[in-house]
Amino acid sequence: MSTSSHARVVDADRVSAVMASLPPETAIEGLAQVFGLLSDPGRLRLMAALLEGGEMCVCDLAAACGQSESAVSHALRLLRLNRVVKVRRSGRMAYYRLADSHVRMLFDLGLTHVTHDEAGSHD
Amino acid sequence: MSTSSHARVVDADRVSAVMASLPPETAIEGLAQVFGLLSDPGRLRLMAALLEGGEMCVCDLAAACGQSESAVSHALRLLRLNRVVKVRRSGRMAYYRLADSHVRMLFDLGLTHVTHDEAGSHD
DNA sequence: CGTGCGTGTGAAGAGGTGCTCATATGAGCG
DNA sequence: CGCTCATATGAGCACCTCTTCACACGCACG
Repeated sequence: MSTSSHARVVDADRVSAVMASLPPETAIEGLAQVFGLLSDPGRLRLMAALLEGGEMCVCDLAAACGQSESAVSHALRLLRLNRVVKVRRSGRMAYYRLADSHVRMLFDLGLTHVTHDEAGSHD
Repeated sequence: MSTSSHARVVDADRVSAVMASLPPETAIEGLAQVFGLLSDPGRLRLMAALLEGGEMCVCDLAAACGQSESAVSHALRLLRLNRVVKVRRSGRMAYYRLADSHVRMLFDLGLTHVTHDEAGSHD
């Protein structure tokens, strides 16, 4: 097996064990995608608004979150495609709500972490 | 406060209530930053490895996660600056471990969401 | 039935993010 | 003591993301 250029490994057993225990790549990428959705302040504000407001239309969401209606529409599209929010149409209005409670749990858990420890800059 | 250009609002009361209930901007940005750290497959793999391996050096982490040592070092630096991981130095080795249990909770919660519902593409 | 309003979408540009390559630092080893 | 190994870091570059602008679409209302 060849020492490729420099395959430095200290604890080969642990490396093998860890490699075997890593979640499949699909799970990892799905996770990254979900957390990516939560990594934008604009989307976070929309979700926070929906957590509080229950069900809101695009224009109210935009007003409440201080964003343009276009930006909100784009953001909601992303969230919709990833099943984070659901739409209810009534006439020309579109009312959005959160699809499940996972978002609330992730939101609260993250918020706990953030408020508990500023996690700012440090070395 | 006047009607600015086109301040479309359907339910002004709800908008006000939601605006009042939104977390402060600092919390929102902190949240976004934390989730942003979790939104990269490479970092996610590192964290998964540390969840399993407990404490590992950079080169083993790189081998286990299939990334270059440089990339791992950069990633660990980010995680370190955000207090997600801690270092223990021994000679010229650097052993990393997770700083707290929040990561495990977020990881598992997200994983539940992902494996439960593929959250792929849909309209 | 045409016009206005709420919403959705595409293109394009600015900005951010993560990689690699090259090099620095510092500890151990011969 | 100089050399090498493990890690850290900086610069540069490719990629992705988010925002705005412009316009399309459908429904309601006159």
